[in-house]
Amino acid sequence: MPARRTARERVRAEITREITDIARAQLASDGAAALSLRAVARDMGMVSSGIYRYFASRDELLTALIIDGYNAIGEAVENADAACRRDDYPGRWRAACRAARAWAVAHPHEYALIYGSPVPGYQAPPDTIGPAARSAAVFGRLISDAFAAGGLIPLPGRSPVPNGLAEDAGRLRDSVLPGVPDEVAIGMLTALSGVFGMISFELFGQFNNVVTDTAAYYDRGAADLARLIGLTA
Amino acid sequence: MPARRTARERVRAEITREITDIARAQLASDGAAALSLRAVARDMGMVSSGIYRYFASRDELLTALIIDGYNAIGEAVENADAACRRDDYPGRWRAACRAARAWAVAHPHEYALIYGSPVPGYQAPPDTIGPAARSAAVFGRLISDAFAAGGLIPLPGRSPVPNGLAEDAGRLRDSVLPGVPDEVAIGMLTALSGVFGMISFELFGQFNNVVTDTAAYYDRGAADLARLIGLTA
DNA sequence: TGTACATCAGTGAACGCGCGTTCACTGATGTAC
DNA sequence: TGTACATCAGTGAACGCGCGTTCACTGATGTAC
Repeated sequence: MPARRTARERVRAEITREITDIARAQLASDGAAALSLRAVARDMGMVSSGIYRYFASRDELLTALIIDGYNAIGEAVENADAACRRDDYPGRWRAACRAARAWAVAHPHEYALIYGSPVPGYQAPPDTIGPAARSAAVFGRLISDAFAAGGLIPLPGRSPVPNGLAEDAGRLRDSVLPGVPDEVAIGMLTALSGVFGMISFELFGQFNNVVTDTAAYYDRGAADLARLIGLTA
Repeated sequence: MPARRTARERVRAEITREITDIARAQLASDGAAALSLRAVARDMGMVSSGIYRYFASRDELLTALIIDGYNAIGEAVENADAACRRDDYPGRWRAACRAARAWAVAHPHEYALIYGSPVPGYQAPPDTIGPAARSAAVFGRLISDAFAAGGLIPLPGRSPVPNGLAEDAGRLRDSVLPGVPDEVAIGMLTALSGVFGMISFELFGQFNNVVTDTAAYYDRGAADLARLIGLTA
């Protein structure tokens, strides 16, 4: 039982990565539905059954890609946020939103895989839950920071959050939005739905013939959505 | 050249409808990617090549389903709006939003077909543009009505819409939002992105383990989004 | 350090499947005179 | 009203394709003594 990784283990890790890289490239060019183990094997210069030494099934490979996708967009959003002055909350919001869109535009099929319609017949395993929350966590942290610093101005005349949602708000507070009141927690869900809704509308063609300068529109929309939770540029 | 439809024509229309019905049922149970002409033919009790008397290709059948889907959700939203008092703008907004979600929840795969990731290899023909705008037109009309009646209270302190978006706002005014100012037109895009973003998040699993009472949350989110365009319940 | 055995990666053939689409055909329905 | 011809719906066989997965195998790499 060697503490040091054997040569075999290193090679194995490398080939596993090569398989996911090739799979990601195929995903990028043809979409998730067209992703096939045989095609990946072909590109690897390997016989199709060989892939089964590394992934037990097509679904397992798909899961790896989904996790990678969540991590990639999560990391992009984290980096964008980290590059801002800590107390520039509107700036952090804008940067995080832009990073999410930029990643999605650069990787449309990966975005579709994680935020689009579920792949038919595929059931996401629990391993995907953690990475899935990664980008949301960044938005949550910056809003919590803003709230703690008094940087959120509540919209006037809003009714209190209905009882049925208080529990959900509490869970959000415990996970990604420490310290914020219910209406901020629930408003955050809507703001994020809006952000990803705009990205999906752009990528999935709903804005065709409607919005020309999508980047400019997106900035505007992201700023408007931030107002829902009291964050004003 | 008979003005009256011949028996053949009537039968043809009926069988065409039967084909799309069966296709829609398969779509509902397995998703768009799994939709196959052969399976449809099997369910029709027809040999697979027979379908080609009615649809020139799988894509053409898919197009028919897409158009039907847009029309179905559009009609649902129209009916919901029509059932409200004309001057109850927040009520019309709420009803339209609820109708959109209700339809989506009842027809998740059809919703995914039209608002989810595009089907790989499928290029939507121009015939889908009209029906695609149908539900948006309802939202647009009610917001225009509200504006005309002075029912929209602009959010305070919002910067003017940037120049690059004025043209898009103008096109929106000409098509579905007669008479409203730029920021209402652009805000409408964001509100709608948010509405469909919430629906997509719910249906595509992003709210799993996050929101429990999704109907209650959706109402709240829809109301919050309405504020973006100055519509307050 | 050297040998015997166990582990593991990759091969090649095969199974069984379903798909979209084409094509020549037959029989029934419609049209023109 | 009746006949000759044209149109059309549905058949059945076939083409060519790619897929996921299994299995017995070989040779190379690692492990234990």
